[in-house]
Amino acid sequence: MAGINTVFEALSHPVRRKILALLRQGPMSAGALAEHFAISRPTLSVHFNKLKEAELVSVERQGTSLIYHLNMSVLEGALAGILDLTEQSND
Amino acid sequence: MAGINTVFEALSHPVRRKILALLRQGPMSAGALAEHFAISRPTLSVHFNKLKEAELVSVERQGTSLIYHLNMSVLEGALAGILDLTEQSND
DNA sequence: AATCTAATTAGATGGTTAGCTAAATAGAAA
DNA sequence: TTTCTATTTAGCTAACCATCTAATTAGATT
Repeated sequence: MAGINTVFEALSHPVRRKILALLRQGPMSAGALAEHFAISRPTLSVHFNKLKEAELVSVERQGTSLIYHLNMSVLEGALAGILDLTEQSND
Repeated sequence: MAGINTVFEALSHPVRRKILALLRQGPMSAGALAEHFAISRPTLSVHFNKLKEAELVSVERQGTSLIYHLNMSVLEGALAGILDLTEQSND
């Protein structure tokens, strides 16, 4: 399991948050995602990797394409992490 | 206003998230906060600064002490930012 | 005004990140 | 099996981040 640190670290870059926002509407290939960015594919690929390490996305091969999927449950974990900071607790 | 990038960047470091968690229970001086960490005060001070830049905290002087306050509304903004990534939208 | 306390800013260093181009891999198609 | 397409990995560089110690600032106390 990936650890909250890795997840927040992954969320800290705007390109990576945009990738997640795009994947929210459904799985997409690396190439299809790349069309939404002005940066090189290798650079984007490194961002994919950080999202994978954080388990915010998963990958599935389809022929020559790699299809990325959003992993909602880990994103919800991050949500809970912030929620923890806003809620008063008694311990 | 601080921008969502600055906020997520500020949230990406575990020390800074712990600072916020401590402030959740009420305002605290820099020194009181420092007792909860094993890192040097100057380093901690840099972390305070990033939280201030993100407007996640505000500061008020009380004699020689600087008292840090959690700014809940900005934290809620971050919450909304992640929520945006989880919710299906039609636009 | 000299000194003490609380905290910051300055300056230096080691490690990490984001970006690039070029090279390599994996699968599909000719 | 050669070639094409999609994507990644490798290798590099410039910029940035976290940390430290030393010096400075701000206010309180004597």
